[in-house]
Amino acid sequence: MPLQPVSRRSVPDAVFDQVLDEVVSGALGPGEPLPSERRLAEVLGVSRPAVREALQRMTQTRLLDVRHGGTTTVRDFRKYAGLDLLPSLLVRGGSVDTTVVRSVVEARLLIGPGVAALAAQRRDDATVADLSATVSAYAASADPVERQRHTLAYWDLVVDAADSLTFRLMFNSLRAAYEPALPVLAPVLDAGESARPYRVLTTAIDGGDPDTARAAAERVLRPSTDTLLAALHDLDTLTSREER
Amino acid sequence: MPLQPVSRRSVPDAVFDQVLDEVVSGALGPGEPLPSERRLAEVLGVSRPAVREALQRMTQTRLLDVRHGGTTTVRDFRKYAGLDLLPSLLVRGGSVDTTVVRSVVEARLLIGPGVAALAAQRRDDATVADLSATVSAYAASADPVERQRHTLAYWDLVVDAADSLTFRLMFNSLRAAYEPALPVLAPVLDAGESARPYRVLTTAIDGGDPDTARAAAERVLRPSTDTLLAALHDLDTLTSREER
DNA sequence: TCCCGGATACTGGTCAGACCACTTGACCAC
DNA sequence: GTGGTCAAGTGGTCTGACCAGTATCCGGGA
Repeated sequence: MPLQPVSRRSVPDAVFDQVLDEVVSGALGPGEPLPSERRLAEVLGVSRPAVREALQRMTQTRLLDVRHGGTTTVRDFRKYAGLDLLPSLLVRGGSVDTTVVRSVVEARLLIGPGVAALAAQRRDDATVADLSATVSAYAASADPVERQRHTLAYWDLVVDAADSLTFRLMFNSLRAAYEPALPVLAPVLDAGESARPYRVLTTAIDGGDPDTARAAAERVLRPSTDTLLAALHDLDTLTSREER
Repeated sequence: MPLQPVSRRSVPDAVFDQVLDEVVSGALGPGEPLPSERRLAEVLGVSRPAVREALQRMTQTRLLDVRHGGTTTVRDFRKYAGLDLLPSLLVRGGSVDTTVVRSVVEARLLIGPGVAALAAQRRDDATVADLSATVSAYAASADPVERQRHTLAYWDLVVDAADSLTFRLMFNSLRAAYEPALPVLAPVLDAGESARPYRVLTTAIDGGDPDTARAAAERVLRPSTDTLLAALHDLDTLTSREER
C-alpha cells in the first residue's frame, strides 16, 4: 500500500469541524445563539483559547455573528458564506454531496467558455505553448486521476491567460473543493473526455477569436459534464430506491 | 453630517490587516519566512494570542503555511487564495484597485447570463413575482446607491431561482467585495442602466427558455459594464498622464 | 402604574506565563 | 556515510486572571 502522511488534526480544528457541522447541517439554525465560549470549552473538554480560535475562524467565514458582551449567534450561511465554504459543503461526513457536485460541474460548464473567450483575447505565445505541452502530457497519460490533474493544470493556464484576478480566485476556490474529491470523480469524468477537443480549444485560443474559443471550450466541457450528471442521476435514483 | 457607527478594530484585526498587506503588497514574497510568533508579538507590541489569531486567519485563507515546530512561510496568494480574498484586494489602503474592479465587472458580465439561463430552467412563480416587485422598487427609486442595492437584490433572487449552491456562494463572495465599493461605483453603474431590460429579463425567466434568458441578461449587464469599463479606462489614462 | 436609572452578572476581548509537541541542525559514535 | 542523541527554537495548548462591553432585573421616582 502507498504510504500516506499521517494526519494530525489540531484541537481547534476538531472544534471548528464540530461547530461547522452543527451549522451547515441545520442543527443550529440562523439566529440561534451559541453557548458561551466558557461553556463550550467545558462541554467539549478543551480550553477557551481553542474554542475561541474555532469560533474566530467561523466568524471569518461569515458563519457567526459575534458581539462583544452579547451572545454569539449563527448566521445564515446560504446568504452570507463565500465560495471558500464549498469544500466543507462538498465533502461532508466523509462522502461527497451529489447536489453540490452537480452545481459545481454546472458552474464549470457555464463559466469555462467565458474564461476561454477572455483567454483568447489576451493570449500570449508562451502560455499557448504551455497549453499545448499540457495537452500532450494529458494524452500520454493513462491513469484517470493523473489525466484529470492535467486537465486542472490546463485550465489553470487558461485562467492565467484570461488575466482576471476574479476568475483566478474563483478557480482557486473551485480547485480547492475539487481536488479532494478527484479520486472519486476522476473515473467518471475521464470517461467523457479525449485529447482532441483540448487541442481544438488550444488552437482557438491561439487564434485569438473569443467566440471560437467559447464554442471550443463548450465542446471540451459538455461531454464530461453530461456523463457526470447522468451518473449522479443514476446514483440518486438508486439510493432513493434503496430507501424504499 | 450623518453619524456613523464608531469602528472598533480589535487587536488581532489590526495585526491581520498588517500582515495581509505585507503579503498582498509583495513585501513578503512566496516562500519567505515569517518571524516567529513570539518575535512578531514583541515587535507589534501585542500578546502572542493576538498574533496567533491573526496568523490562523491568514492560514485559513491559504496565505500562510504553518508547520508545527518549523517556520511559518508565505504562500503564493495568486495560486491558492480563494474568492473570499477579493474584498481585501479590491479595496486596499482606502482606495479601490481599478484592475480588480475591471475583472469583477467582467466576471459579472460573463457569469450573469449563465445564471439567468439556469434560473429560467428552474424558475417558480413565487420567485418571479419577487423579481417583478424588485424591478418596480428599482424603477421607483431615484438615488443611484439605492437603485444599485435593488439590482443586487434582483440578482440575489435570480441566483436563488438558479438553485445552485456554487453560484450562490460565488454571488455571496462577489457581493461581499462589491458592497463596500458601492458608494463609489453606483453613480457610474447607474448611468448605464434602466428598468426596461430588467423587465425583459424577468419575462424571459418567467418564460422558462434558457437561451432567451441568457440573451436578456446580457442586455441587462452589457451597458453598465461598458460604461464602467470606459470610466476605468479614462481614469487610467488620466492618472498615467498625471504621472508624467 | 409606569418608566427610568443603576447595580450586577453575565458575555466576549486581551493578556501573561507556563508547559507540551514538534522540527531543525549540530554533534558524535559506529 | 549512517544513524542516534541532544539542545535550541518553533508552533500548539492550557490556565487563570483581568478588562470591556451587554443584558437583565430591581428599586425609586414620576
